Amino acid sequence: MTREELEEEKKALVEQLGVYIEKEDQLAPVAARIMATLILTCKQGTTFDQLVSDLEASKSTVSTHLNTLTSNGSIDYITRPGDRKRYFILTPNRLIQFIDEKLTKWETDKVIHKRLIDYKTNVNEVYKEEPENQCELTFHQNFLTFLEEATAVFAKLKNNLNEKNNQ
Amino acid sequence: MTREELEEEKKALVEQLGVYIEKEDQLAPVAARIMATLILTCKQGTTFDQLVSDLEASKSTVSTHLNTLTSNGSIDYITRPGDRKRYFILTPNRLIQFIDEKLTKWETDKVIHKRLIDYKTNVNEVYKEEPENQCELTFHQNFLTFLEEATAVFAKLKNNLNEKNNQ
DNA sequence: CGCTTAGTTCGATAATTTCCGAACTAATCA
DNA sequence: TGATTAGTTCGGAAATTATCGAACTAAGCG
Repeated sequence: MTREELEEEKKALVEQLGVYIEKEDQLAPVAARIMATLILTCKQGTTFDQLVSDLEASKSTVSTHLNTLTSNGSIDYITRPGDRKRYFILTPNRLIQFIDEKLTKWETDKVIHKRLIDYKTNVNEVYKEEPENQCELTFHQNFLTFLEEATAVFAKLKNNLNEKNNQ
Repeated sequence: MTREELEEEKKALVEQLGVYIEKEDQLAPVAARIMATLILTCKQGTTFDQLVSDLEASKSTVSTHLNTLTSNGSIDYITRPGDRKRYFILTPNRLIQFIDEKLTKWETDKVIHKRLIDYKTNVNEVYKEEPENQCELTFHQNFLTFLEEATAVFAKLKNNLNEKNNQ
């Protein structure tokens, strides 16, 4: 496989990955392609100009997306002495980050289901003489126990990873 | 707690839940509020007109959203003899559905990471004389094993649920 | 000091999504 | 048979989002 073929494949992968990330992380097309590019660029980071020319986007677009991606913790940059450029990279520990996102998401899910259970319990109380207006609670209760279990498992997987990293 | 207070609380909850569902499931505002309404309506389903008046949306908007939500399997409807109206409800087994979505999502994640490993292995082969261009593979490998484990656990949780349901 | 590099900021435009209204259909009722 | 109910369809308006270009800043070079 030649270097040109690799370049071709990289371009194709940036497109495919870009589409996926766009949907998955709800990012603007260019923002998603920046992420895809950083995932596929192994070396010491990608510069602003590199992104502008690779993605054929304007400087302003790349600038704003780089800033929002940086401030939400998705990417980071390194600098080199005697070099004014920034070299953008993905934030390290993306796997841990992924797990953490799931964990916090599930925490808010728990809060929501609890609130729904409260509401429906009130409904059942107020309408207790009208069987046709009674609410089912088991779905939310099952979801809650499911979330508890899923959370526990993911927390454990995260711990395993942390131990592996600290060795 | 009076019935009016419950109605007030329901409206507030539809709004809150609606915002959450809108972001989470990438739905249009009215589509998300339809879902929220169906989640909060315990009785025998909600009619088209009920949704039009509750959500203060046009018939056409409600109609198109109901159709897309039905065809993607999020909602369903029941009918009653001698009653031309449709009574919309959430599809049963939403928890199983939730798990299934995670499982298929993780399957495509696996495919993607494998493809990235292939690409980066090729890079390392072609650039093997240039250490500064070597790609890291451990991140993708860790992610893959993580996905395997997560998939296994969720499959098991799903089985438990199915057994409980079939009892 | 003037020029280049490495960006940032902001108002305008382009693209996309969401929603609406008007006109329509198909079934039921009186 | 004409009116009412229960929606559907489609063209376009309104709102939102994404991108762009032009003008700007701030640091470093010669």
